[in-house]
Amino acid sequence: MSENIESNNFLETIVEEDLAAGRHDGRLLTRFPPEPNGYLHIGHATAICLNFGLALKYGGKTNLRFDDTNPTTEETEYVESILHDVEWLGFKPAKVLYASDYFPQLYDFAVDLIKKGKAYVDDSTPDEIAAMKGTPTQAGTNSPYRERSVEENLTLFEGMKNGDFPEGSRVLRAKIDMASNNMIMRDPVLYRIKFAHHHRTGDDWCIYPMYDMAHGQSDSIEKITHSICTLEFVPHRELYDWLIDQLGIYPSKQYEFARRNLSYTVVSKRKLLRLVQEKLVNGWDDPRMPTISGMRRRGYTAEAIRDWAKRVGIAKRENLVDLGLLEFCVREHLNRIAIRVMGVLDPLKVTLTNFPEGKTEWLETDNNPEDPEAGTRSLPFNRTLWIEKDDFMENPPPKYFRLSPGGLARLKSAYIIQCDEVIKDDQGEVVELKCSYFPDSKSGEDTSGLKPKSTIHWLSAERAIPAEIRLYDRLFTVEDPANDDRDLLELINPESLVTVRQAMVEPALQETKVGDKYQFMRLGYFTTDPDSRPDQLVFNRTVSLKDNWKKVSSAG
RNA sequence: UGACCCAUGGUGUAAUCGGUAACACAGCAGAUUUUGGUUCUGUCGUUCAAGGUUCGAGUCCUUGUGGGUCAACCA
Repeated sequence: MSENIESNNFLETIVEEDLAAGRHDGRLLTRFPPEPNGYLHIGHATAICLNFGLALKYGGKTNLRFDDTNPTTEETEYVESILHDVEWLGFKPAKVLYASDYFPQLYDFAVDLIKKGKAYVDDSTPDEIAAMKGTPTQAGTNSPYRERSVEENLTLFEGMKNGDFPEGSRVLRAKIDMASNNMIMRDPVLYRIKFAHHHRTGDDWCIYPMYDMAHGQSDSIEKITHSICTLEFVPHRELYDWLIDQLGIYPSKQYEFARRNLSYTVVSKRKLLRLVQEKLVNGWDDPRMPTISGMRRRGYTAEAIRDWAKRVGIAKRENLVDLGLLEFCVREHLNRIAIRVMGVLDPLKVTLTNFPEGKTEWLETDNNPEDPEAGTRSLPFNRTLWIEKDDFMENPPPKYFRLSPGGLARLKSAYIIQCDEVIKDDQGEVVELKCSYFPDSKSGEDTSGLKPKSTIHWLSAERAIPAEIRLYDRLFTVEDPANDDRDLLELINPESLVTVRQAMVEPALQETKVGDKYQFMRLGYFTTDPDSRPDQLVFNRTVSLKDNWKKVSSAG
């Protein structure tokens, strides 16, 4: 056992107490209950990590249950993507279940409530029901249908099931208390009529249970011990417990946590949909999207996302987590696993005047200095090279370490060069550097005694291959776009995607596969995009490297 | 003019029975470095307010203040 004291979050404390007290027969069974009506996003990821993580920590299990009780919004396509995303995140559900499988049992539960005088069929219109609800500060009023007999309710409810009544004409409501301080308890609707095709049950049903009549009951049927949901369900807990109590079924318990908000992003389905529909991004898996598929395409790893969820922790207060922490987790993981390669975003030609024309020298370099197991590979070195335009300045400020006229720089894993001459075009743009290299300064066997202040990346101009590189940055310019009065459109970061079409990369990258992880040295972490083809490589910047120079130079 | 939930460094989260307020990220300073990356060292900075209980309060009590949630035949 390690001796670092891992502190518990409030849910872990509850679980430990329940386990110690022998509640639920010492079992722990959680569930992740997505509605299959959209793509999973970072918020779902935290809920997944929470539910599966809790079970993993205490020897319990987790069910994946699709909360598919609203046929008009749900589709099989979403089921598939959710299944894939959960698996990708690294979790295996004990069982994959569907609330719709419980429709017969849920119907029986409703009949039971009617028989107990705890539910009634209401013929009021939606508007009338809303009006009778009252307001948070004003009690509601009883429906004129509230005192129907059990027999009449039974007959009407069966008629609802049989399709005898038009959609929206009647609902089944719980008979609780129209004066309750908790609006949820003012005779909530339990069942509604919908002549809609369900993605799994087809046309078997024309009545569907509402969330409150389905969720807790599904938990109970599965004998879920800890049903964990977000804060907005706190007022529902009273109804959750009431229904389980009235029905006399397994006492699952609901606990609520504050969902984690990420700075510079939105997760509301409406806003995400708008980004896609108005083509502000290129689809649900655009690397700027906070969807799991987007983050995957961006190059974030499941391990980094899980690490992030763990570091952020869980509590019950409102929060806005700094995107920087997620980026830290991504960098930390990628630093361990990413192969170091060289790529040049903005090539500047360098000619080594004292290197033989037509000669290629092969130089060894580490694939990953953080991981000796990663091995080495060879880089071709020639008379003409590409370096990054940013790595040369004609009139450098004092703290600039890179190449300048007459100055030295080390080419990573190669030789030290000196800039002898600057060639410009008619506009005065620097287009080429004439340099000399020091043959006795080869990496690993340097006897030159020279001490250049910096090491820069480079490519053989003869062997480098072209590539498209997509530089991604945060999608929004403000920390909390969800709570900004301005239109979403005004908050979009115009530089959230900068496409570099004329980049060059080293020849080894010809063999790259979609999803491979790289560190382009001194530039950032990159991954191969699904759009990539052998004759047109495409790389996405996952996240840049920390950049101290940017700080120093902009500070002036 | 209701009920419920919440309040700890810049951010997020701990402090188990009431017993020295800490961890991570960010920031700052330095060391190392063939990536201005990584790594290492140091450092800055925290209990919403007022009362009360107590030898002792982030923790318990009271009253405020501030933020959030609730009036879908959505989940």
